[in-house]
Amino acid sequence: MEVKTKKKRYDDDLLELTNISKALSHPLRLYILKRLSKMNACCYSGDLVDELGVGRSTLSQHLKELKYAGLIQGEIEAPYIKYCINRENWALAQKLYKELFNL
Amino acid sequence: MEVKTKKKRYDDDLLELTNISKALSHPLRLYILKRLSKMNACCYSGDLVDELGVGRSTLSQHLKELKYAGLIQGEIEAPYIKYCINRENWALAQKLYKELFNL
DNA sequence: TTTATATTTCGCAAAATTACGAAATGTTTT
DNA sequence: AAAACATTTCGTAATTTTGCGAAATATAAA
Repeated sequence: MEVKTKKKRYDDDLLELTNISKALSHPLRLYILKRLSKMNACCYSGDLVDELGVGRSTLSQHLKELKYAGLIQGEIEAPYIKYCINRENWALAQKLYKELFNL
Repeated sequence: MEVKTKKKRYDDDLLELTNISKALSHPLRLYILKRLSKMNACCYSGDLVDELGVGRSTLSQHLKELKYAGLIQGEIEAPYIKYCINRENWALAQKLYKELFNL
């Protein structure tokens, strides 16, 4: 009798790296990360709207995804929200890519 | 009068890195890449079907995407096709992530 | 040359991603 | 308190991704 093979279970590091990669897989999000990852850089949502020429709600959605992936964090600086890299998780991402590429 | 701001044009390196990241953003594809990136490792489609418990056509689709992204290459070794890392483009990916993380 | 094997392509349906305007939320300024 | 400003949430439509069985392609073995 044919045995329907069971689906592979992936380990946590691999799943984490797929999530991070998904976060990096849109030009707008990657642009933001590159911009913020520079030494001590932060920015406001409004700045990026002008810089990128994208709808406010669209940008907000992408920022939310980056936040959800843990790569950035927002700090309220009323009436703005200041976004910066989440250094802890950025270092984790760095580690995972390093492992992938044997750096 | 309101000026509808122009959409940002992204540079080639950034777009290339988004494409590579997209290729890495699925557990099955990342698993394959991790497996193949080990020293001199190659594999056949059939091996992976058993190992991953996924439909043949599904796997084929993912291999196609990895090929399209330039990260792997297939060599005919009848009746099989032997898949390996495309070392040249793998090195490029490595370089781009290195730049992103200032490694 | 028929049969078996390895893989891909096709067609399709379900799910996820993307973009954006309108409306909502919350804060500051007047 | 009202008006102005920054940002997010909601609703929605278009597009892309994903998964898989059936059929097609191509080669090897009998």
